[in-house]
Amino acid sequence: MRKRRPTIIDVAERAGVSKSTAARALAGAESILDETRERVLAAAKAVGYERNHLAVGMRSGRSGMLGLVIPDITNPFWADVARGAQDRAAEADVSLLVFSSDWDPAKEESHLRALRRARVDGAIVNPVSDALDDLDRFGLPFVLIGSSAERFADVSSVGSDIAQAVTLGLNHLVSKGHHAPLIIAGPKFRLARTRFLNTVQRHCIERDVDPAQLVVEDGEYTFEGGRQAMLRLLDRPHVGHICVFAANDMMAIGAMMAVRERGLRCPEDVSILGFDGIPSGAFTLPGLTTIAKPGRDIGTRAVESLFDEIEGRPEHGRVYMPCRLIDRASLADLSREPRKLAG
Amino acid sequence: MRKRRPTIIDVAERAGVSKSTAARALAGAESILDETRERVLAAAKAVGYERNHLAVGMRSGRSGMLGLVIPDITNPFWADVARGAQDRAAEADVSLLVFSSDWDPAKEESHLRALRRARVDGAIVNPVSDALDDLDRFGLPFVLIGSSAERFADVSSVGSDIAQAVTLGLNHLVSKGHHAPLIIAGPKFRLARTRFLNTVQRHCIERDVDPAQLVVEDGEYTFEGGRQAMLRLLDRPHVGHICVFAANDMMAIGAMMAVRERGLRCPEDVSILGFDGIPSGAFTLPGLTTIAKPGRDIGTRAVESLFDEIEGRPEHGRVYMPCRLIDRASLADLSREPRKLAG
DNA sequence: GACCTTCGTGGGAACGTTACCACGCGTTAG
DNA sequence: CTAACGCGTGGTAACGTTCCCACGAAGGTC
Repeated sequence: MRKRRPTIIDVAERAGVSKSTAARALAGAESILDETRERVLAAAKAVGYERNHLAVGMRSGRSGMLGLVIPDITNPFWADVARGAQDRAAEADVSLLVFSSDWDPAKEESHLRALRRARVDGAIVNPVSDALDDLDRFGLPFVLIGSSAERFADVSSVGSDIAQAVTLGLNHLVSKGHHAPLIIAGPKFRLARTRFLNTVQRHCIERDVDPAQLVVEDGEYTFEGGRQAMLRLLDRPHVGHICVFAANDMMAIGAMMAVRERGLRCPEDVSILGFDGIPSGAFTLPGLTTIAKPGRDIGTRAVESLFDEIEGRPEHGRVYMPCRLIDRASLADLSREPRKLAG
Repeated sequence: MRKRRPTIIDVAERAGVSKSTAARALAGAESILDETRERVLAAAKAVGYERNHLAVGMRSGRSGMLGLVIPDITNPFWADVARGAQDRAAEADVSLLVFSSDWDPAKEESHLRALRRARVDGAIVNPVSDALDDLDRFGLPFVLIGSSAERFADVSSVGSDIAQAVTLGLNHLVSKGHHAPLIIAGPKFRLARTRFLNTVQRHCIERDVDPAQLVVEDGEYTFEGGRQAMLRLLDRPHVGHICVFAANDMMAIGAMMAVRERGLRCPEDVSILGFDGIPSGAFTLPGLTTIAKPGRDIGTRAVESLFDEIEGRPEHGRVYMPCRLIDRASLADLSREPRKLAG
C-alpha cells in the first residue's frame, strides 16, 4: 500500500497559502513576497513535494519528453547517438523515450504512434521508410538523422559529413602511398552508398584518375557482407599491394578475416581502411585504421535542432558533422617505397 | 502553425454521441451497442484521433511509462539489457525512459528524480550507490539489476547467474585440460568479484585443489586493467602453459594484448577465458572464448518482474539468468597432451 | 479626499481523460 | 398494472497543474 503523493495543494495548505500562490512560488515568479516564497519552498521540502509532469504537460501542452527512434540501440554507433541525445536532453531537464525500429517500417510506424500518444514534444528519427508523406504524418516537430534523410530537402536533419570523411580517408591513403583503393560499398538502394561513391569519384577526377577504372564490390553492411566482398576482390587478377576502402567497419573487419583466410597478411599484403569508428576496430589484429563518425555529437546536435524546431524557429537545413581519422595499423606505408598499384 | 490535436470530444461530436459513450467505445467496453461502437471507431479514424496518454495517466494514475537507469547505454552489455527491456515494454504498449548514470551516484539520484517527476509506473535500476535508504526513497515500484543488487534481500532483482557461469567456464577449462587457471578479478570493493572468486574457490575444493594456491590479480574492469593484471601475472615465475580466467571480456582482451606484447602467443603459450560475451570478442585474434551473460533476457525479465511489482504481487526474490559458453579460439586444447600446470 | 496604480494574493476555469451516478426505455416478474 | 431490473447512454466530477481575472490593501497623484 503506497501512500498518496503530495500535491501542490498539500504544499499550499501546509504553507497556509492558496494553491495559486504556492504555484507561483514553486515556479520562481517574481511578484511574490520573499517571506511567502520561502515558506512555500520549506513546506514543499517538508512534505516531499515533486511536481507532476503529467499534469504540467496536460495543462501546458508540453510533456517535457522527446522521442528517439533509431534502428538498434545495440549497434555501437546508434548507442553513441542515443547517449549524446540523452545527455543533451538531461541538460535541458527533458526525458528521452528510446525506441529501436530494427530497420522495419512497421515497427517504426508503431513507435511513432507510441510517441504521439505519449505526447512527446518532438522526435528524432532515423527514417527507414522512404515515404515522405509518412514523415508529414508525424504530426509533431521532428528532426531526421542519417544520410537517408538527405532525400528530404525541407526538413531539419543531422548527419555525418560523408564527403568530408571520405576525402579525409582518401587523402590519408594518398599520404601513405595508396592511390586507387578498391572499394567495398554498401547495398545498392542505400543513399549513403551513392554519396560515398560520388565522393570517391570526385576525388579520382581531382587526381586525374579515370573514375571508370574504379573497382567496386557491393555487400551488406555486415561482417559477412564485407568478407564475401573481399573474397570476390581477391579473386580478381591483381599485382602487388592491395588497398581496400570499406564503407563500414564491420565490412572492413570481415574483409580482414577474408584476407587471413586466403593466407595473406594485413597490412603487409593488403591495406584496409574502414568507416564508422566502432570500438571493436581497436581489438582486431592489426588494429583497424578507420574514419570515426561523431555519433555522440550527432545525437547532441539533433536534440539542439529539435529544440529549435519546437520553439518554432526551424532552420530546415542539413547539419553535417565532421568525422575524424583513427590511425591504427591496418594500412601499410608505401610512401617511401616504389609505388605499386592494385588492379 | 500546427493545428489542434483531435480530442475524444471531437470524436464524440462527429459520431453524434456523448464523450462518455465515445470513451467506452474506444476502451472496448462491452455494454455498448455494436452499431454505436463502430460509429465511434469510424469517427475516431476519420478525425485521426489518438488517445492522450498524459490525460489518461493523470486520471488513472498510470502513466504507461517505465524508467531504466543503467550505467552506460554505450556499453554493449547494457545496450543489450536496454534492448530486452525495450522490446518487452513495447509488447505491453508501454514506453521506456532510458538514463545513463555513468556510475555516478549524483547522476543516478538526479535521474531517479526525473523518473518520479515523469510519474513513471516503475523503474529498473542498476544501483551504483550502496545506500539502501536511497532505494527506499525511490517512492515507486522498482526492480534492481546486476550483482550489486544482491546486497538487498528484500527487493526484486534480476541478474546473471554468476555461480552457474563460472562453473560452466571452469568445467570447460577442465575439459580442455586446464586445471588451475590464474585469475584476473575485478576491483576489491565490488560484490561481483566476491561472488566470482567464491565460485572459483568452491570449484577448487570440489576438485581437491587447495584454494590457497589460487593466484589472483586485481584490475579495473577495463582493457588497461586487464593488460596490467596480465603483465603482473607474466612477471611471476611460471613453467609451461598458462591459463587465465578473466572476470570480464575487456580485461580478457587487454590480457591478450599483454601476452602479445611479451612476445608470447595465444593460445599456444597462454589460454584466455573471458566473461561477458561482448561482440568485440569475436574479432580478436584468436577469437575470445568467453561466457556470455544474457543481457537481453535480463532486460526482458526485469520488465516482467517490474510488472509484477506494479500489479502488487511482488515476488521480492532474486532471479538468476543462466549464462552460456561461446567457444572460440583463445583456449589451447591440452586434454590430449601431458598435463602441465601454471604456477 | 476621491481616484488610479501597483503589489501580493485568492478563486476559478481549463487541459483530456475516466469513473461514477442517474436517467429513460423496454422487458419481466409479482 | 405496477415494481423491479437490465441495458445503453448522458452528465458531471475529479486527477494536478497553470493561467487569467478579480480583489483588497497600500501608496501615489491631482
